[in-house]
Order: sequence, then C-alpha cells, then structure tokens
Amino acid sequence: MPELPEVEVVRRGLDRWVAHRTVADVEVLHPRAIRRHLAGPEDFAQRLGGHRMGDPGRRGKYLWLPVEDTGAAVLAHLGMSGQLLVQPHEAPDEKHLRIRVRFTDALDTELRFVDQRTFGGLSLHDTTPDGLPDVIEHIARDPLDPLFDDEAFHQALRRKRTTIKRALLDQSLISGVGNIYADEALWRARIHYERPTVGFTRPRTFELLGHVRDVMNAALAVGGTSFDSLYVNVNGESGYFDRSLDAYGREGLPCRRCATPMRRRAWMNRSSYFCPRCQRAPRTSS
DNA sequence: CCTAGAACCTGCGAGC
DNA sequence: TGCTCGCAGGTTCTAG
Repeated sequence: MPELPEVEVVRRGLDRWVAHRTVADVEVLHPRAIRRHLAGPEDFAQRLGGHRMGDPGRRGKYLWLPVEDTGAAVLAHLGMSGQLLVQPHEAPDEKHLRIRVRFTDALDTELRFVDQRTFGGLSLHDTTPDGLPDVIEHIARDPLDPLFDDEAFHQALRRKRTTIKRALLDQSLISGVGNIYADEALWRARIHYERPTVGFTRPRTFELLGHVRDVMNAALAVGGTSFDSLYVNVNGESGYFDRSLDAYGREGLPCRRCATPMRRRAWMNRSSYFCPRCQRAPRTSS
C-alpha cells in the first residue's frame, strides 16, 4: 500500500537505476496499465523510443520521469499494488507484468511495471514550466515538501465541512497521506478520525502535521535503507514498516499508550483503527 | 459548488 | 475439496 514514504523510496531507486538512460522500446502487456494515456499504447511506446530519461520527480504518491527535450514526462502511479522493478533481461516475467521498458545501453537491465490489481499505471503528459505533469497540478504539496504551507492547510480545514481523516486523505489539501499513515498520525495526536475539521485550532492542526511528518520520516528512514539492491524497492505489501505501526491493523490488541483494546470501524469502503480511550469520538458523530 | 459513497480490480484467507 | 464472501485501498466517477 504505497503512500508517500514508499513512493519516495521508489523515486530514489529510479534516480539510481533509470535516470539518464535512453529508451530503446516499450512493451505494453496489459492495456489497463496504460489507460490514463488516452492516445493509447502504440503512441506511448512511440513517443518514448529514442529519448533519454531525466531526473525523477515526485508529488504525493505520483512519480514521474521527464522525457528529455520533449516537454513531457512519464507519469507513474502505483495504485494499491503497483511496483516498478529494475530487472535483468533474463529474469522471468512476473505474473502481473504490465509494461516493460528496454534501454539502449549495455547495462543488461530493464524497467518493469508490475501490478496485480491494476489500479496503477503509466502515462505521458506535458509538463508545466516548473516541470510538473499537467494532470497532477491539482495535487497539493506533501507535508515533507519545504514549500508545504501549514497555515494554508489549517485555513482549508476550517473552511471544509468534513471530518479530519477525510481531509488527510484529500490529495488536493495535503498529498502523500493514505489510510495507514492517516490512522497512525491520528493515533499519535489522540484525535478521533471523525472529528469535524471546522473546530480545529491552529495549535491542534500544527501538532497533527508534526505527527504526520514524524510517522512519514520514520517510515522513510526504514524503507530508505533497503533499496540498495538491483530492485527499485517498492513492494508496498512487503511491510517493512509493519513492526512500527501503532494503530493500523491492531484491532483487539492493547493500545500502546493505555492498553485499551484497539478498535476497527468500517469507514469509506475501508477501515479505521483507533483507540476508543485515547481518541474520543466527537459528540456530534452518530 | 460541495460532500458522501460506490466502483474499479484481483488474490487471499476465513467460513461453510 | 471447492465454493462464496469479505477485505485490502488510491483515485475517479456519480448521486444527492
């Protein structure tokens, strides 16, 4: 389940293993993995061939590789189960291999997009003057971005008629946060996921942002140590951060602060994990 | 315009 | 054994 830390680890892997290589050819093995490229697989392959990849970028959970001298970039989203792998040519195809990119150099490795559930995919888009693919202009900066505006985020919370976890998952307000890190940050901040954002005070918002950053940095520190291999390490399901989780997936287990059994609630087609004692439900919630 | 909820997709494990 | 069903969840679409 790649969220910001996992995606950033992938970006570093691309920086090391793919940047500055020239594409020889592209093979699309599953059309759904390229559905966001409206012009189709042939167009995608043709526009990449012969071009050099630039330095990879990231915003929130989106990654991109600039296609040098074209004003465009390959945009990648891993969805739920997507992986970008750098593999030797002779490595057998993965069961869910969707896209293969070969390069012109003699390095003997290729880039593979592998995705079981096909929520993710690759596509090609024009970039804005600051290098951002145009289709993700609506994605907010992430909380680790030095230009993230804490005050603007706070004001946005006050304007919204919504609840805090919904806001944390709204990529147009703050990017990179998914279900796992939202639950973790809320547990650390002792805030119930259904608390309305309207009532948030500035100190409360800033404290929560601090916890979001802490949990992401902790995950990044762990994940960042394991990409020193041939793989662009992205397997969101490998769970290298699992041992450090305080809330997510801990239904019935004692809260690490107060020992009260943690609870899970069905919420927005997914789950929210919380401590019923540390994270009191707001009165207005049903 | 805004917010809430469903749909998309596939593998796995639990329960029968 | 083999079936059904719930669950995983980021993004996008639709309904209200």
